[in-house]
Amino acid sequence: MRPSPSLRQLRYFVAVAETGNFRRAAERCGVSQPSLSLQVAGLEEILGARLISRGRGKIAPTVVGREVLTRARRILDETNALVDLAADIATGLTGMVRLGTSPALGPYFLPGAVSALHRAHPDLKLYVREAPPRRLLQELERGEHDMILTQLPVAGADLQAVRLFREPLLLVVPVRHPLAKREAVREADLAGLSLLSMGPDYVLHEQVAALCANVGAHLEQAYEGTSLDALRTMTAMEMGICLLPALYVASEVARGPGDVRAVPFAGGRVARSVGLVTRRRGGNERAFQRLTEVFRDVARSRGADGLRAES
Amino acid sequence: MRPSPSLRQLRYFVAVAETGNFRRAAERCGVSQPSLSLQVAGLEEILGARLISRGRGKIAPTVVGREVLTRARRILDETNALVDLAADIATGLTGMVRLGTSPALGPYFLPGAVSALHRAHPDLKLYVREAPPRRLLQELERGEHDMILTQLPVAGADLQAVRLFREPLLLVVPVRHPLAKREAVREADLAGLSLLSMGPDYVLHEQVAALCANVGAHLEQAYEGTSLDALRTMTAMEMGICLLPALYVASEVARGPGDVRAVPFAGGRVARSVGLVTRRRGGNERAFQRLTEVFRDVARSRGADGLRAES
DNA sequence: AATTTCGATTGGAAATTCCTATCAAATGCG
DNA sequence: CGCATTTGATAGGAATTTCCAATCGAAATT
Repeated sequence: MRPSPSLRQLRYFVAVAETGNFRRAAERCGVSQPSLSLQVAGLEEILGARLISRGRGKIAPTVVGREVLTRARRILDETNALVDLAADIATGLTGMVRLGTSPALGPYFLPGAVSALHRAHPDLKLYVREAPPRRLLQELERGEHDMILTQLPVAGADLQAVRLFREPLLLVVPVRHPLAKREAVREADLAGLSLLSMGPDYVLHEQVAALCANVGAHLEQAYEGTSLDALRTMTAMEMGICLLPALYVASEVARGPGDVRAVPFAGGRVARSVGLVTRRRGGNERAFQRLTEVFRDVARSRGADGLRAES
Repeated sequence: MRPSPSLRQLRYFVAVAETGNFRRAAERCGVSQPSLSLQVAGLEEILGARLISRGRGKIAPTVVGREVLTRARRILDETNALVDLAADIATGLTGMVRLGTSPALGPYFLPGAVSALHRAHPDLKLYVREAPPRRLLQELERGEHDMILTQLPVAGADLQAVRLFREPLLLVVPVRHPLAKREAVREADLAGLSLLSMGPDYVLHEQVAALCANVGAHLEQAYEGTSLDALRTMTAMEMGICLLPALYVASEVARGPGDVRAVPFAGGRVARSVGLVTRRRGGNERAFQRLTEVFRDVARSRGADGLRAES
């Protein structure tokens, strides 16, 4: 099994082939001529072929040498490009980021966010994958995502989270429901009512459960939504009422069949926090910063939907 | 100015990224885990970016790491291919050979020879350039050709020559010349006649000059041919008679306008030697051997033209 | 003939890469 | 829960690689 050539050997050989002179090649490479001579000889030994035809005043690459020269140049160029590329990616301006996101969030926020990101950093690519938030966290910890967009809070000592924005939750009731006529509701108005919720894999579930316990509403356990659309449909069928995020309401209820009504809470105090999460020491800090900045900008531009961006 | 990564570092990094475990990567590379760990850390230092996100049971490439991984693999593959390629070329089975040839020889021998060479070694490419034999030799010594096809003998301590074949020279006279009716001539028949020759850049010139001196013929100095065609034309115009090589005669006289006749010498003792020449220690020995073998085979197949191949 | 230039060789120094041993932290198992 | 195992990093010393200056022999130049 032959040893592999080193980049150093390739560099020295290319310099000899290009200058046609060992002494000048050595100067160019910043080493002494004997060192360079020995490295080129070592390369010839490894490859089992004479690469340079030597004679006084008659230095030239051989047949083998010329082919090796072409390839060596390519390898060296690619290595230089690798160094340049790493520097670019490390600034967070290029590369591919694997973003995990919750289906209760991603589809309603990311379309605008992705195009804004592309405008700001055209060489930064996003690979987006959805999973319920509990699974998202596990996958992040396992290295399957570089970062995730999800509702806060998240638990994990090894995780780093930043808040992007607060998003109001709206009460969604059937159109014939008594609360449908209200311009706004208060938490206390939920007392004694039956609330539908997402499954326990969602932070939203916990938030709704806590609210029910707090105001004396009933959290419906027999039926759980597997998506926000499912919740909306069950509400329209008068199986209960539910809380839906503002972005979803703006996207799917405002333009829906009109069988439900979304009523905001007075003061907008019922809201969820949405953030970006990554692993500490995950090596993606720059990209994380870039996404944070862009996503906060996007949230800022969605003030009309009730989003309150973190500054 | 940053140092350049080494292939060793790239290899170790790829092994970590592929195995997802430093210990197993080290085993794969045949070094101890701390050595491997330090090299990967060194690579991260050089590139200025974290390539591997480390956590217990949570090893994964970062955004940067994934791009670097793709490129590192390519660089390593190309380096392996370089080693394989050098081995192939060194066997003389592939690569490009720069062949210099005399215009008084190449056009009449090489068409058949090149196709035979291509059949025997499809990956071996020939780059053919013509120059008068004196210039050919200088260019060979200067490394502008890898080898040359030319008439022997050649002088040069740094050169290595093999004879491919002996090629008879035929007397070419105008059709109305007294010797035109002969089936064969002897050297002594040239006594007192005026012979045309190529210029002094050609070995053929020296051979004809020596023959004239030997048999008492007159070497015409006022006119010299710049090509074999020019010699034939001057002979047709009765400016003298000349000696032309058998391959040329077979190619251009037998099928020409019939204004000259080619008469062989009895016993075929007037002949030129044709050989292949390269620089000693030029590094092209294998390719040189390959061409020698193939060209001798081709010469063997041209026995009807009077060629006597070297065995 | 004397001097300069070139690539190779030699001996020793410096730098790089390696090893073993060990540590600290996390995980797995009984 | 306590102990054993596993993992990647750290430290000290050894081995290997790469370097340097000096020198050599041969060729080219003056």
